[in-house]
Amino acid sequence: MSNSTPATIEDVARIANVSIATVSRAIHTPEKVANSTRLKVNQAIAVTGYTTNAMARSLRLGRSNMILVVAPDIGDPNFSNILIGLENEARSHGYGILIGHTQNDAQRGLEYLKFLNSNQAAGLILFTGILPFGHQTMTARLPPSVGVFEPVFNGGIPYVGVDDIAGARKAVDLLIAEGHRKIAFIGDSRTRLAYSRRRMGYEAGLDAAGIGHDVRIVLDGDGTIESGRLAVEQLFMRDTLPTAFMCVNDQTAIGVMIGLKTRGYDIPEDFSVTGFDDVPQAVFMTPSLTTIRQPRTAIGKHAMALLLELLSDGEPPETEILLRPDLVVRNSVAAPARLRR
Amino acid sequence: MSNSTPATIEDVARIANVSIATVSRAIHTPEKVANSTRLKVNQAIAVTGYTTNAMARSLRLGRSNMILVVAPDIGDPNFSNILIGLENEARSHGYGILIGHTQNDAQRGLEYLKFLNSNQAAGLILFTGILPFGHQTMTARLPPSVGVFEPVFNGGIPYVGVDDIAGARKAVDLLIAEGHRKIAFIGDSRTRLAYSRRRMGYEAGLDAAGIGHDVRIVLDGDGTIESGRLAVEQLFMRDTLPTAFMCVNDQTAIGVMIGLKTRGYDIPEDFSVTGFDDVPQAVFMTPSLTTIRQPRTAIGKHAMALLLELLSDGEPPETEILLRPDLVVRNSVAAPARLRR
DNA sequence: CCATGGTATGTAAACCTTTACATAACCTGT
DNA sequence: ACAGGTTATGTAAAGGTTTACATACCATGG
Repeated sequence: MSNSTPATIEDVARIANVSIATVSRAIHTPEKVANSTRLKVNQAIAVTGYTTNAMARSLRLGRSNMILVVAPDIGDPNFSNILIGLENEARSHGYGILIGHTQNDAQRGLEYLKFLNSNQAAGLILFTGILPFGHQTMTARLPPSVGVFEPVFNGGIPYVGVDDIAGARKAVDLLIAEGHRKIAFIGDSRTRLAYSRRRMGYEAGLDAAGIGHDVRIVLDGDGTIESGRLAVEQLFMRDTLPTAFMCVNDQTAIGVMIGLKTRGYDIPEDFSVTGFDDVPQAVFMTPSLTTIRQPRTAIGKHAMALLLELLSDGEPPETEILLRPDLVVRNSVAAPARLRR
Repeated sequence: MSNSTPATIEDVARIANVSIATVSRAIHTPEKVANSTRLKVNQAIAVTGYTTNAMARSLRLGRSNMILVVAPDIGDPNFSNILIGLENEARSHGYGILIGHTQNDAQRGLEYLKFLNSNQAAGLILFTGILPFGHQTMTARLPPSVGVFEPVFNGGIPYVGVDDIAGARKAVDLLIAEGHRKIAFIGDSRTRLAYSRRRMGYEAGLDAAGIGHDVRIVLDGDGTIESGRLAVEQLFMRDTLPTAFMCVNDQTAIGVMIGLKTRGYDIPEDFSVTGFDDVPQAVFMTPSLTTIRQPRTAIGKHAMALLLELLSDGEPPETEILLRPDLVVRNSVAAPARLRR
């Protein structure tokens, strides 16, 4: 039963009194084997506790049953739920997931490239907006890949994420409906596709309401708490204050709220703030943060499904899958002060 | 250069004009090969871009270079930072990490057991307090394993985590120093070793201060937000109110704070609250939560180092590594109301 | 100059699968 | 009764590596 070395296909074959080929077929293409034989084999498998050796199988097949997931930062609060979606979907198709994080270090990226080259992963899920393989990115021969959470810059890689434009539009529409006209956009970025799309949604909303764009209240940022805090400082120093802060993500919004509170202002009495992502702590902020929810588990699920499709078909059925973002109304938005008088 | 199929050891051997055995040796035991030869081989490797096929290597060696990390819930805010520590340490020793989550589903656990049996992982890191393999747990032949974050119940598995007793002691000592005498302990559990250890720290602190134990203010819980909220309700219904709530973890503390706020109380004016873990949102609560910090990255690093040691030596050098917990003082603790009058 | 031993390399088996090809048995229709 | 086809099974090669064992060479000491 529980021998020291695991049973091989040969053990099963001997007990079932068939050849190893038949055992292999009974497992992977059962319809090609007689009922009676299949029964014998199954019994032998039960007796021996046989599990096929994944190494040998992968070696023979020339591809592994692992998917590599590369993220710049595993600690990102958005990461874990997407990971759950990825994992569930992968597992139910017999794949396992392997995780790697780069910390935006090209050296680290190269290690993963080696990893891929040594056939250890059949596919790649990228959390990073750019390929993390440094200067070798261009020449790299990548396995089927899917970007997730953030579109991948250097083209060709299918992407599954939220509809950033539509999401941003919902946020800005809410602010406009509350009566805001001077709405700042915090966290613009030329290098992060998701962020520039959110800005597009912001501007579309402004346009639809006939509000002119004011570039003085569009501030750059990198999506960190610190960048949000900094933006507030800049706005106060330049004395170009909006009545509402629409932030490119929740982290930025948190930074903005901290900056505002530090200066003694009340949210949403004095200023309204919106985020994007709905990270776990959004609900615990004071006030709780009105934001756009990313359907994270669904994103993971769809991305993995798409990747697995690529692995079998070879042809990408669609290049972008955009999921519907939901507006989550909490307590960080109110009418601007002047309207409440 | 960038051919369609990856270079094999044979390609390298041909170009370097040596046998494949020599190539293998040049890579893994360079001291056994002449300088001149090693040079030739290295050049050939550079030319071909060869990477050793991990599948073939693992098959031959009979063990993989992957470590399986099993957690009940990847979404746990404690998870990601430990994961970072694990990943860094593993990577730097040529191992990759594979993640799996069980959602406390025995079926799922069994799949991972199969996984281990098929030789896909050389070692196991367990985030769960109990072996997640259902009734097969007893007979299961596990690879070298290390428990992390929470001691593993059914013995024999080394554990790396924070010193729960010492940590809890720091929290209770703080409360006592502030003048509290009626300190509730929320989240006691017979099935979670970490939690019962925290209770031991709590009681030790009480003892040291000469305060009697009052079991009416020790409440069970499972570490969820909901369990914290529920505990508050119970206490109010039974009318056995403490002046401070010492919670078994931050999630519970969050629940307690919600429960208290819902009833209109102010923290820390009316009641003090402490947590344990220092999850990311602890700092964003209102008031920010005084808690005990888990050195998460360090835990991950030590756990993986220990596991790798097991893999090479075979003998566990120590059965528990307890890291020093730090008290993080924020704003959820104050002197009890009666003292402030 | 030879025996001895050390060092560097090569040969070939083994790790466990999957699958193309070969074989054998059986059935069908004439 | 037999050609031809279908179905079930077996044989053996291949996938890329590591390593025990064999071999060849060279140096050393007598």
